[in-house]
Amino acid sequence: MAKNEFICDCNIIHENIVKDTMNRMPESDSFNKLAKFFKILGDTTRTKILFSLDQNEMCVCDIANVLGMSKSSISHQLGTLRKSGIVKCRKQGKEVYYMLDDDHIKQLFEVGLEHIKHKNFVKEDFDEK
Amino acid sequence: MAKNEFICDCNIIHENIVKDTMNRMPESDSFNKLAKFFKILGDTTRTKILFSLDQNEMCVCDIANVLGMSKSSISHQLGTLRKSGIVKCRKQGKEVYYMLDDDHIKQLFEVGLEHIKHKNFVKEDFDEK
DNA sequence: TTAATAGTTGAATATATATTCAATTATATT
DNA sequence: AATATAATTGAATATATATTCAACTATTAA
Repeated sequence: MAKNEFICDCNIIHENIVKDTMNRMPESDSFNKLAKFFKILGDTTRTKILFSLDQNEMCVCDIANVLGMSKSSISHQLGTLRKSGIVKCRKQGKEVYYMLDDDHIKQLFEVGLEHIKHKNFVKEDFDEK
Repeated sequence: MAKNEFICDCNIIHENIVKDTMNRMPESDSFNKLAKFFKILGDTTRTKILFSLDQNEMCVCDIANVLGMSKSSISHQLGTLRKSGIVKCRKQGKEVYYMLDDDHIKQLFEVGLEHIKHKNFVKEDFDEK
């Protein structure tokens, strides 16, 4: 295989590994969805909302008070979580009650927290800002 | 508890739930770290890199070719992944070989893909752009 | 020691997105 | 019907960040 078939300016050293890995790669769509899902979990406000809803179903006002944030902000985030199938809601009178709609959330939090526990020593400037 | 102790303009309906949840909330630092970790996984390029490294350790050039992206872009992302303790590397001659440095990645991918599988029906405009 | 190559890095740009604000909708109460 | 409340929504703003580009470092080979 000629050097120029590849995208970058390197002399390929591991042609077989590159080819095999390319063949095994799922279609981009899978990665897009997976990344989108993790991105949803990748926000402090949303992780707090999910932790809260793992304790009890709550109305928007409750969550806003637990987190000390505006109803509008919480509502926007709940919309995001709902559209991605992570929470669901039911309306009762004027209030809207939200609850978890994904069995995997607790599991993901546990694994995520395990990662943090094991990586708690400072990796260079990771914890700095 | 008076209405004004709470942050938002609602009349609190579930005072006990709000108080209990507040008491159970871990410190913000935990949520920051957890969200930061998930955010790292929440990018298509990085999920592709991690999938690739789950197959084989690879040098920067290999990964760039697998993904069809520039070395610079990949190197930036590898730096991000390394600082967050998700990948590690070893240098051999001119090349730098990267490999996974987190036992949880495969597990997280599996759970993430389960979520996607179950939520594959379109949730309103989630899949639109 | 000179040239070539693999990789890194900082700055710039373009894009995405979290929160705020103001306006609006839906429901309940008087 | 009129008012109050819970929640949603769209636009605006501010911030974060992915990729590109150009310059640079480290290592190998000539």
